[in-house]
Amino acid sequence: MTLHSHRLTDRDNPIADDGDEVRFCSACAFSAASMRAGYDKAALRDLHVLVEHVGPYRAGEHVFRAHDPFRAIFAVRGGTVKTVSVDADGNEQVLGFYIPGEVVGLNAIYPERYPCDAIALENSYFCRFSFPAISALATRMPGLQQQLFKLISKELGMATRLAGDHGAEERMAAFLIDLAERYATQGFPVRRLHLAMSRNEIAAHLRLAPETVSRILGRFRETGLIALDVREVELRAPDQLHALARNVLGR
Amino acid sequence: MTLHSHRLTDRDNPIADDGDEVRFCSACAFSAASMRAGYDKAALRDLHVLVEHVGPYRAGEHVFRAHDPFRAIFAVRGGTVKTVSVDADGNEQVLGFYIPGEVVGLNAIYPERYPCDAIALENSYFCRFSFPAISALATRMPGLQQQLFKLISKELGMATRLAGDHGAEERMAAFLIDLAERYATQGFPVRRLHLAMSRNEIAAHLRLAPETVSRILGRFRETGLIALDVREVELRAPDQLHALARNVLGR
DNA sequence: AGCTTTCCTTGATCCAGATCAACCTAACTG
DNA sequence: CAGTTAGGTTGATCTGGATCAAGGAAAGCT
Repeated sequence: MTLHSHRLTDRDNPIADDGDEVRFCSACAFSAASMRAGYDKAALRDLHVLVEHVGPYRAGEHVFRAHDPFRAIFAVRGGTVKTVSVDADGNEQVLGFYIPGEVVGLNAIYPERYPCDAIALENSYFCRFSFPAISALATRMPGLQQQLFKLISKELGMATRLAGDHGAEERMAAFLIDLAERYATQGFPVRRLHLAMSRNEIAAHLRLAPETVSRILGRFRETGLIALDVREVELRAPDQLHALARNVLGR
Repeated sequence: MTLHSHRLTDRDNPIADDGDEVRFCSACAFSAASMRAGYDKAALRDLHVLVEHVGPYRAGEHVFRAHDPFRAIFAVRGGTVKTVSVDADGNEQVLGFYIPGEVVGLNAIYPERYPCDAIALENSYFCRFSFPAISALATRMPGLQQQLFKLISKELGMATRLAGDHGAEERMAAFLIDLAERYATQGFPVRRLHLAMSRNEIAAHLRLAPETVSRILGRFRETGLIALDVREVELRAPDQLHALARNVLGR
């Protein structure tokens, strides 16, 4: 196995340590939207005034907890978070994994409480946006409003795909492709990815047993679809993976 | 079997034939929000000018189709719709069922195309809202913006519950309880419900085989949880059903 | 009315993936 | 650095729900 990719560290990370105040959140979903919509510096400043940098959270620390009153959404600036819902019997369901540039907490708008825990998988940093404040601002910035709609709707699409009926291999392939593509949009290499989450967590996300996750990854490795060194993955045959994931991803 | 409930017809339906222009959409998610927020008649008029009544659609007719460009969302005024996504192999997944007062099409915001078909299950009527128009209006009506956020977020919650890992009985119980509660908020009897959808459609929603749906309903009947006459259901032991559904619904 | 079709139910068998079990590996601890 | 623990892999067995198969009701059509 030739795969000894040194994983991307905070040092390499194109997002985590951008110290410039104005460009600080350039990777963040909101400023990107604002820029696209052609807002002036003043509008951007409103956003920046509103934002609150939080972190670092260490691996295992809660960003928010289920049943906490909903006050803010969090844009991941660096690191990785999972959202988890634990039912009465203690079964853990991982609702999602969030990487830099993505936004956590949108599922709390309707219930007005967080319906899940958000837990850092590694050292993580966030931009915290008071939700009342950002939605008030959205009233004056149609582009921001639109962006918020899109973010929630996108999340809805993800949840829907996850709800689909599909074989374990299909779901696993879709998981890898989706994650790789999301990293790619954030400027990471397309065919390489580091899994910040354990097999257990992947399993709890895809409603599989951890053994099944392990076996399927093993099979993918043996059939040359991927190279694998525990948590380092290289997509060797993205097209075949895509073909497997086709029915899940809907393209 | 003592269950010969004459089902609610259009005539009985508290929503379908409310002819008064101003109160017309009183059941609809948007005017309700506007009222709550204390908007004046003028704001309500803006909403009413914007709305377009469409229908009837007969059972089996498309309200919109997958891949159509996204232009509008639809509030159900009367009848029932399902949203369905058909994958490359022809497998049908029912994403949701929508009853009067609910809104269809919100999952199209992000992709900017409808990601599914919407098909009437019976004679159905809608209020059609141009999405650009309603979001422009939302800019001037924070309460409406908030309502839109909530609607999408609520939908997200539904999709998430559907994505959960749960036994067939739990999911079936949750389906019945959820549907009954949704009807209840629209002024229908709490313990009675008419299933507008076939066993096949329930199965395609809950990722079960239709045979399993049939068997589980049969079991619920035999254990006295429900009374059942094909599509007429009476919840005989809502508490026990709730207990079964607990882990799915999260309460 | 009969005929057709679609939907629903019930029984028998099968299988994808869960569970149980054993062991391996790497990282953390004192 | 031995000892401990958490995470990962791999094999053997079990099972919930799918699939296959065969009839029964309703509902629409001629």
